[in-house]
Amino acid sequence: MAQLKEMFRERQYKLTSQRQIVLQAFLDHQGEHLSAEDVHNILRDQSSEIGLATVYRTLELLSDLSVLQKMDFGDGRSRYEINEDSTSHHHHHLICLSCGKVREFEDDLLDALESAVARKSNFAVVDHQLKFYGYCQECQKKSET
Amino acid sequence: MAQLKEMFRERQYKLTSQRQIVLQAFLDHQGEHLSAEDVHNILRDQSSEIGLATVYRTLELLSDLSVLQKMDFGDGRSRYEINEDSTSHHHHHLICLSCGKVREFEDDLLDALESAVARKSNFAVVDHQLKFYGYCQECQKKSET
DNA sequence: GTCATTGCAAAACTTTTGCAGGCAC
DNA sequence: GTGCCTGCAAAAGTTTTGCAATGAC
Repeated sequence: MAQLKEMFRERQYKLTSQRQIVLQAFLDHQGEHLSAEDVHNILRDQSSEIGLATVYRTLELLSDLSVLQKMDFGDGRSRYEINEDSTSHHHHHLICLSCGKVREFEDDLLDALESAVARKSNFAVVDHQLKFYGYCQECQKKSET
Repeated sequence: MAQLKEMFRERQYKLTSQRQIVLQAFLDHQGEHLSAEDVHNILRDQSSEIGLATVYRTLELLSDLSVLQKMDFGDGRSRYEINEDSTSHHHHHLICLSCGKVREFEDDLLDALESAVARKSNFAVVDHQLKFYGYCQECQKKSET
């Protein structure tokens, strides 16, 4: 959060209370993948409601600053999570095709692949996103009946 | 296309002309990532316009049958491509953060990782999707100025 | 002939935008 | 005090849905 203040000062963005509480919502919900509406609801529940449009604008701003990462799990809305100070601390997502739950999977094995892409394609890789689709343990059990 | 007829007969879906020409549009545009509206436009341009709602319904059906794969490149609409008879013939996507163009990258190296995920997480992996974000060669040149 | 499927229009959602008022700096 | 930000409401865009008519089997 201190980093954020620094970052905002440098770029001359204003550090409004709305921007702070949006980020705080993500700090309070690590490991989740919040949509704009999720954030809006969280803030309302803690009596610090702000305009939904402001939530959207803040999410976009924080994504541009790489504080958040925008992602899509195919449920018709964008979701965001804190960008874990990127370099190499990467995790991937396991999306259950049956119940839709999203789990995380820690792994760093993709760095080699990133280099290969850069070399073979002349494409300057900045980041990647990897999703696995399948069936979680619970849903596997259920379908064994 | 013959496979499709077979598949439809088995599951007692009706093989309407609309469903055929939607699939044909994908066969005619391999390597592209068509949105519902793209398909609708393509069909209109060849004077075989069908209802947009039908396009959506057909895309969903073909995705459920794993004939198409639904994907998201962050431009606010879903895109689809033919599912290259999955097993191991996988390609990934290189998305340029500057111009938004999407290129493909051929690679099979993820099978090992899929197994690792399955083993470590008790998650039955069916498919995966990998996106690389970065800058394409053209945009790299442009920014060197 | 039956019943899934289509087309159209309306509805439902998510996200964006215009603008007057407010607040961080 | 200035100029960026917010909130509200309206607009824009994509996707879904209800229903009567149509067409595949």
